[in-house]
Amino acid sequence: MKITQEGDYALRVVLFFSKLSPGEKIEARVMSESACIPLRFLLKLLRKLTVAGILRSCRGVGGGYILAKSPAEISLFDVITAIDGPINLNKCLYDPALCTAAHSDICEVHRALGTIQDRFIKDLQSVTFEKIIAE
Amino acid sequence: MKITQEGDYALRVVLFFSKLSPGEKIEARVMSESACIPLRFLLKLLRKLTVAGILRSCRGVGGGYILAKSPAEISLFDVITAIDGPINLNKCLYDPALCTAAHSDICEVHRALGTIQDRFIKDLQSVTFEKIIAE
DNA sequence: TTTAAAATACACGCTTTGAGTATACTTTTG
DNA sequence: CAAAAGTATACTCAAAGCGTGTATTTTAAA
Repeated sequence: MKITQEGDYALRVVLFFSKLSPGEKIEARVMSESACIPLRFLLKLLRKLTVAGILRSCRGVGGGYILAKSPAEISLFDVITAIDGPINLNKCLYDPALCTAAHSDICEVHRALGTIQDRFIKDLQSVTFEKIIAE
Repeated sequence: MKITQEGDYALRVVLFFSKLSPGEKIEARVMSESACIPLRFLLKLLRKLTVAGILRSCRGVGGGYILAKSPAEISLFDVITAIDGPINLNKCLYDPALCTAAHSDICEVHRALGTIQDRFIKDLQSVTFEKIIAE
């Protein structure tokens, strides 16, 4: 029940970008050194953030990454799911068939978990990087 | 970011006990068959619930397990942490030294996560098995 | 007092996931 | 064209998740 190391790195990365002047471009190498994240590992992570539409990448000489949105439009939820995939407290919540197909009426518990999960997700969505850097 | 299979089994187990008449005793073998949980695995899991004070075990012939508390006193939180250990969205939240010792001011993010985690835990604590079986 | 049914302890094996590394390739500016 | 960036793919290593096996201890009942 925790965020992965990669997810934690990603939060650090997006926080870093959020503090730059809007539109400022940074190369992975620089990011790697200033945030203490292994370069190779960072590159894969940046790719995920790019695919998720959080960053934009520029290839070639003088390339790098810039924020694709304003910090106000990026939430903790966006970053975490971009890296670690969708949040599902248990399998049943992501595919109810797994539960009903299975012998038991455990779904009473899963329903309760679902409610809690919904609130958890909303909480993560409510915290944007704009709010975080404003504190 | 999910509950383990073992944790899910445990929820099923406690739900099962909660539906019995108070003080009713069940052997692991019976539990294993009716809930479709591998016996060997179940035994370890039951041990954890016993150590956590959720179940009481009786050894020897005619032994088995009974609830150590009423369903009203057992929450989703109790069961999940008994099996999967404490909930910590990231390492920093369980040992702040890990974060401050580390080069970055990422803790702004971690503070936000901490708030969300607190609410998440409260939510899990608020759902007792009495409530679940009442629905 | 022996026997059998239960829980307990400990240790092993397999598979998946997390974390990070290596190599080769493509794009783009100068 | 050369060099500096990002991209793609595949690999290694360690830890965790999930489950199994064997031997031991406790205890009710015959």
